[in-house]
Amino acid sequence: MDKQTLPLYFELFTEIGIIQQLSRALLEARLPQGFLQSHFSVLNHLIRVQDGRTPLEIARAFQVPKTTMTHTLSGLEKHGLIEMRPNPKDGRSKCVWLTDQGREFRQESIEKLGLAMTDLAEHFDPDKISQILPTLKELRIYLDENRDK
Amino acid sequence: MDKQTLPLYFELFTEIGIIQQLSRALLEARLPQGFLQSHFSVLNHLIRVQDGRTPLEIARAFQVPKTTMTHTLSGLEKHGLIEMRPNPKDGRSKCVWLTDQGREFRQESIEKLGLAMTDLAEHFDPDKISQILPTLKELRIYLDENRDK
DNA sequence: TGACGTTAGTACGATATCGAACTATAGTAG
DNA sequence: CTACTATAGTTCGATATCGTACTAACGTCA
Repeated sequence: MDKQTLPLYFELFTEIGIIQQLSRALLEARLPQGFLQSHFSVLNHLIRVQDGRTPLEIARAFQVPKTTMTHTLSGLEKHGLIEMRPNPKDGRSKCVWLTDQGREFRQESIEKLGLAMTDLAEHFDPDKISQILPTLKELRIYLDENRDK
Repeated sequence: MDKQTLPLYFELFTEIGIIQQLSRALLEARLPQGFLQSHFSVLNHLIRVQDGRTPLEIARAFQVPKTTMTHTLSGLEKHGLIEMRPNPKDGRSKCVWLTDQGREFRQESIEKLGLAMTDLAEHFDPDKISQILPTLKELRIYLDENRDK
């Protein structure tokens, strides 16, 4: 393997870490006090993939420990943005449903973010994003599948 | 703006968040007990850009709040991996220097990571990484420069 | 159907993260 | 030199994150 290869991956993960920080800050500055990226992300995820998912499914989708997801979901539930109901197919499990309030909250958040995102889209060519997304997805899938090696 | 554009950015940030989680877990599973990605990243950064940096410079490099960096650095100092000395050019400030132990720790960490990274490099084409890195850097720079808008 | 390993979710404790407020030093304008 | 403002770093409190250990339900195999 080329000597330049290893630093390449370190550099990649460094850049990704920084972008994560920046996008998190960008998002949270536009959410109401007390709401975090994790809350928004979960709501958004439930819209995209349909609600009724189990906490574990959601935790896996974001690759966070299930205890972290328990905490995030309890915050959303406390604010009335989701409802947890028993899973009819599995007595150990629950299903997470969006409330109307949750849908509204997500919609409003998106609109607030829209301003920032539109600005981003105007100054940073969306085609470039389209070009890198497949590789990022592929990488995410590879890392996920080989997590325990 | 095309209706597909906004979701594109959300998707990007979602993927980046997941990859961040996965790479963090990958790294921390290979560090000694009690050491985190943040510790390794700072050591690695000081090697790359030369040590003697101020805490604030380091915080900016990773885009984390300075209070977070204070905490991370105090952990590294407690373990004898860095030394904080007064900044001769500014009485308010300090400079962060790697100790021999810190350099060793970083070297050993890299070697332990080498196995996992080599595996990654063999199964995930480094050329693809090279292709997306410039865009990621550009995005990072844009987000950084427009942070407060 | 009962024993056993597995899985979903939670409780708990440790600690990482971060915003707000504070201290000390710099820089600057008069 | 004397305000005044800005900046570097820390302290402190709130809370997010996560690993460990636990409970309850599941699935399977005999």
